[in-house]
Amino acid sequence: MFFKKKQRIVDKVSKVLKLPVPPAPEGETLSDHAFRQIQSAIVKGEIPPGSRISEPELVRAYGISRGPLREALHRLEGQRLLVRVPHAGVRVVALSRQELNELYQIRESLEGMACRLAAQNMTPQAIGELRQVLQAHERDENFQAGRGYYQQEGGYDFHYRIVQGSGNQMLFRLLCEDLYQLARMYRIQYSSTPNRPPQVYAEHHRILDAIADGDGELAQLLMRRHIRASYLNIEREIAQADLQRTEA
Amino acid sequence: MFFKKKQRIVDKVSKVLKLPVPPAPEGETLSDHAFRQIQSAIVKGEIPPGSRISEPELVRAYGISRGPLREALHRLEGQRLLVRVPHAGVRVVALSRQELNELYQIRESLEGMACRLAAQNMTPQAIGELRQVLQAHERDENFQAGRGYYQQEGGYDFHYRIVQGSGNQMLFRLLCEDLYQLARMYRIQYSSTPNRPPQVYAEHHRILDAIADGDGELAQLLMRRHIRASYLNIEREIAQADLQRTEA
DNA sequence: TTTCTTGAAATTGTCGACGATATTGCAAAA
DNA sequence: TTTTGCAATATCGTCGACAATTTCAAGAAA
Repeated sequence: MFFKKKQRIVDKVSKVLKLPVPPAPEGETLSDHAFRQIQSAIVKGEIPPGSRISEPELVRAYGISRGPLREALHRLEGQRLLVRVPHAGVRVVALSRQELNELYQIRESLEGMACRLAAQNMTPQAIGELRQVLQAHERDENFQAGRGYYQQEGGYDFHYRIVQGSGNQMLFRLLCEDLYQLARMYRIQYSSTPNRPPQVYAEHHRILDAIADGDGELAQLLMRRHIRASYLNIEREIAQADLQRTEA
Repeated sequence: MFFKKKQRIVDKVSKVLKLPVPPAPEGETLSDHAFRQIQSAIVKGEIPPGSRISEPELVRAYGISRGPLREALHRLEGQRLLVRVPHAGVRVVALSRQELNELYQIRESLEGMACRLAAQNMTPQAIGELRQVLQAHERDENFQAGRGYYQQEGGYDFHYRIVQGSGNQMLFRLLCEDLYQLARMYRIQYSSTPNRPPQVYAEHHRILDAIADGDGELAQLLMRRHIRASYLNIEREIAQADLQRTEA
């Protein structure tokens, strides 16, 4: 409502960045808006990992000035989604296979703990709701086809719910707001058919059973195996993709 | 070297913030410099938790303009050391006792894993060096007196070394560059005599023994107990301080 | 042809100024 | 005396311009 907004060349850049139209913020700071938009674009792979971020280009894309944009960029840098080289620009983090492994090791440990805590902290009602979420997933053809799994923001995600049920707020922020984004980046970057639909449902149900029984130790063990299996699945796909790439 | 630096009222504010003299950056971005300075000030408790950060004041204190300062502030916000309310300013995170508990739960899990990994990844040489670090600590009168424990930046810290020895780079960044800072904030905020010197040395040595033996499971167990004991110690001190405060 | 030098263009870092919002202090009414 | 309304002030969000550095390409030298 203030400051003449110049959306002059937006169409041109939306072609470059495939950002259909950055919707207008409302009551939100321009810096905050840019932060969320760019974060989303990075996580979804619209801005490829390792690529250089051009300030002028984003300025044109979002129709804001460099001030708020740079603030958003610095915030992303603090979240380790961007890496900055002084006087040389910022790049999207490039994730190596080694780091993917490290990330899943961390998830294994942390989500295992989350499960153990959830088993002693989740209310019967929360458990019931989560079971319904699982069943809804199984009926959803998007999930059956494997697509649309990552698009969903947390809340309808099994892992989100578990971590939330642990009652550890700091753990929730750490996992769901920081680490998951990296994991999603990876999955979207590497695997087209994310994760073996049929099997995961069974694993999810077994984990939830253990939680419902109040058996924290078992829930923790099952979750760790579940994440490990998920990692092996992705690792296998990556290896396969690498192989095809070197053949060609 | 460029831009007329105005250190006009620095003395006045250095009295306010107890920042003796922010040393001059060299080859470093003003934004980066401010970022590190403020981060350090927050972690060391020079800027009290929960307190409001005044942009104009910091501008005067560091003699820079609001541009780079705000960038630094946003970066800190990305690291969750600051919380921003739009149009109302930023505040230093206020840490509740509940969050302290949560933080130590996370450390227990993560550092336990670090120990397990360190037991299978640390070289005999690295183990030898760490043992020497421990012995140096025991001879240092600063450590004996309990003071100076947090002042040290990583590298001479037992936990740092262990995490480093785990070989998991992402875990290192997560623990040593993010979570430890929160923990340090707490310790400095609450406890004057940090942690029970005599006992910790014994615990550290036992953990290192287990690592040297390649017994990852034992190392993990001992580390978890060690961190738990550390938490209980701090929690006890806080409760005591709270009691005295309510009495007065 | 290849490599080194150099200078121009593009990009990043920094600043001061202005409009918008929140906070504070003061006066008036209950 | 306490509370409510309003104006003045301090502070935040945003922008455009300038300085400094890096990058890239063209030309000269080997």
